[in-house]
Amino acid sequence: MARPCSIALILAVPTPEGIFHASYGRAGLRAIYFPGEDGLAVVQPSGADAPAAVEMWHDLTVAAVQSALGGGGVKALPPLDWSGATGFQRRVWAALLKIPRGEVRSYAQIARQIGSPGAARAVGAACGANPIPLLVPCHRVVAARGGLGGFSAGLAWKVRLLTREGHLIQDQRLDLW
DNA sequence: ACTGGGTAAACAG
DNA sequence: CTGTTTACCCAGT
Repeated sequence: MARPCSIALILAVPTPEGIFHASYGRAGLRAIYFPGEDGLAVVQPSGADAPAAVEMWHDLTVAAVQSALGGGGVKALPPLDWSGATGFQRRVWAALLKIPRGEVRSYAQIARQIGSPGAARAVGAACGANPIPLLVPCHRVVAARGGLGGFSAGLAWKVRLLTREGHLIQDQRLDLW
């Protein structure tokens, strides 16, 4: 499913790991794009062009992304624009935000937590639809039996992030890399 | 280790 | 509405 790429303000997020991009809607941060994702018409307005609110949000986003990449805790997030998401997706993503740095949950645990035991698979689908990976930490959700699950920006990123947060990962698929 | 059925949700038609 | 697809789970071989 394509991520929303309609009318939005897109600003660059420079990091030591490459240039991410952040997309903003009226209500706040709408999506994060990882380095190298194609198909983006990147608009980098001069400072004066961006509304003041977006400038403030973007400052928070940049700080949060850089901190998250360093394995540190994320202190503050800009408001998140989840318009267009289903109720189920919002419940899943809200649950992800409660996972402390350095901990992981299984898809089934998240399902139970939001009151839909047995919806583990649907939780996986909601994670895949998460437009704000890294800050809405879907990389902290793994399969119950030691598997990795997936990651929209690529499993290599998931492994890097988890390793940085102190987890040792083993997954058969990694041998292929 | 492998298999099969169960499961909830989103989506196309 | 039905059929298809999912970043899953668990109890059986």
